[in-house]
Amino acid sequence: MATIKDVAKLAGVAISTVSYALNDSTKISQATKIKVLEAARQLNYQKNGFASDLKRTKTNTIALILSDLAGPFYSELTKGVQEVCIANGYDLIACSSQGGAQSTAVKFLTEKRVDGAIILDHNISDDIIIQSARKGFPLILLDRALKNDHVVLVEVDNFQGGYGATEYLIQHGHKDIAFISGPLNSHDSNMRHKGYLAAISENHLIQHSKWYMQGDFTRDGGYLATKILIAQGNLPSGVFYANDEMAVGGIQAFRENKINVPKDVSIIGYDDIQLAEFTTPPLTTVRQPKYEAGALAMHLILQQLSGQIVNPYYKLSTELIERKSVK
Amino acid sequence: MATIKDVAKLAGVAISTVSYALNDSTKISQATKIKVLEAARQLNYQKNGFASDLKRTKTNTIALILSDLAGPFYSELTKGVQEVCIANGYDLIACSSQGGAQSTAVKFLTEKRVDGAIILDHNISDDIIIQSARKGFPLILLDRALKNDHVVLVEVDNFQGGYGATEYLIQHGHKDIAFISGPLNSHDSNMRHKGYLAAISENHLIQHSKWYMQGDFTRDGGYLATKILIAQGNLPSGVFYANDEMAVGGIQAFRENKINVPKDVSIIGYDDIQLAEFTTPPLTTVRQPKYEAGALAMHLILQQLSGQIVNPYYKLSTELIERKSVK
DNA sequence: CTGTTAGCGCGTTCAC
DNA sequence: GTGAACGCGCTAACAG
Repeated sequence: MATIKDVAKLAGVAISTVSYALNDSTKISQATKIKVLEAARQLNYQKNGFASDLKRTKTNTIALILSDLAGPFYSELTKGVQEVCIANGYDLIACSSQGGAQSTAVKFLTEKRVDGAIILDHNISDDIIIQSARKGFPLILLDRALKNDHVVLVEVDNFQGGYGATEYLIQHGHKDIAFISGPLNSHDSNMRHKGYLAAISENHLIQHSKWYMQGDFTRDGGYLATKILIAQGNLPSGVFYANDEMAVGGIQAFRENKINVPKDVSIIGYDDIQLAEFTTPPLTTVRQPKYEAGALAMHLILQQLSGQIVNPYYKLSTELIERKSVK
Repeated sequence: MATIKDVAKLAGVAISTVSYALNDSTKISQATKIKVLEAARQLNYQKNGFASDLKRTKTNTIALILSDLAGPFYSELTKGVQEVCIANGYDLIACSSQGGAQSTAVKFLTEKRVDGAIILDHNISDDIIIQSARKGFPLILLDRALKNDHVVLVEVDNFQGGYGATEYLIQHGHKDIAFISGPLNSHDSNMRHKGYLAAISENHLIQHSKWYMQGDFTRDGGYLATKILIAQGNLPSGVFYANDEMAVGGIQAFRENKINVPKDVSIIGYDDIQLAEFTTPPLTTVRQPKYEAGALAMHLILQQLSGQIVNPYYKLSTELIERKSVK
């Protein structure tokens, strides 16, 4: 593979001249430029990006770290990040934490391979984050609580979202409301649950333990939890699923048991995934401002890269999307 | 930011000793190792990944290049790529071509920033690909035709898919079948169309030009094309949409015009997106083996990286998913 | 067996 | 337009 050296030799000029010519510097005469470009083309020269990054000590790229590249869930968020990123001339790469401590994500965080990172990923341990956080390396954490001087938190107000969803059910006359949680270690799910509990208690309703089911944010998990709920007998009149995927599974479980949604039981989800609009009945849910979160995160990185000080904490509000799954 | 030099100074040893210690070489005594590690920890030392990549002239990472990181469409494919990648100890990063010639994707392709790449992205021009293709740099092109010695093609058989979909409609008694295409420059859409035409002509049906509509692979495009189809009067009895997104838009258009699917008109899509199962009626469609394509692509890269010669061309078959949108 | 010196890899940039 | 230092870590060869 040809290097800048080969090009210089072929063009009969110094290495630095080639570098200037390729970067279109004004220091170089038109004639030399052409000569160099021609030599580069002949040799099919391609520069080594690392070498220049190394020299410049900046990469001009931002990493977006997700639990799983394959998840369609992050689409909106990614869009927000991506648009701001491109508009500002930065490169964006997405990588996943699949693979544990050897994962690509960790490598990018700890090895100075990017200028900044946005993390929405609970597989990345606090330790790794703390270890990576440093001055001059903007690190934005989405939906996660962690106190560190070099880290900025952007959170969607899951408490408010959970509270709002529950309140909505209560306003529609529901008194017995079940909650299907996400994984136990999910900060998001826990906050939604707290919001739920707050709404329950402020309205002087009682929280039966049998109306708390643990799910795992998957469709199957929601299906299973709902089956158990049904098997317990004595249905609640409303169910709040900590995310839409589980609600979709729940709808299926109810249908299989000839329980009509929303006539027999009202349900509400969380996330407003694309599917929510198409379930039968269409799912009432809580929309998270994902695009906004992504765009905000990226803006915060850019601001920090340009030397500004930003607040360490941002909270975004959710919005209730009324459809047909609540009576 | 601390470099290896600082660590050496603090630990009171040579730079190379630090390097050996950090890479856990046997050349170094346990005591020195501990001393070095301790110094590294104190300084919060983090190595510069580029510097080592530069030296090793390999990055151990593979790029997956997509038109748009935000598209949920590629989820399955990504999964296939990702799993194989991780299982083999390679890193995977995803990047998008948004941003044209300055895009991250182009940068990764041309600047030796990765050891190999998988491209499913028609925004990347043939020129760029040809320019990037080189010996020792495995480049897999998905759903794209391009003849080049250093490039491997993996294609889903869109002709067969289009043929099969049309044949299916014909077998169900449909004679007047419309085709809603994707963007004109889409290789996929064109091949599906060719399959459609072949099925039509082999069954001695006639192809009316008014039953060819141009769409753009979006839901809105499908909606619009369908509205026009309806406005023309004299509906076809079957419609083959070149992708599911458009079919979803089509269903909506039919519903708004009180045309019942599948009673009044049968429709069939292409892709088997997650949504297809949830439309009303559930959409009959052609499933592409996306996971398999991704896994295959990644395998081909690994094989090439280990020095094997692989075939330059692979074709995967589609599968028809019967649901309820065809009578 | 431990640790050091020296040079590499490749492009950038400053002083001349 | 050029020479040479530089950025940072890796590693072969060599000295202690």
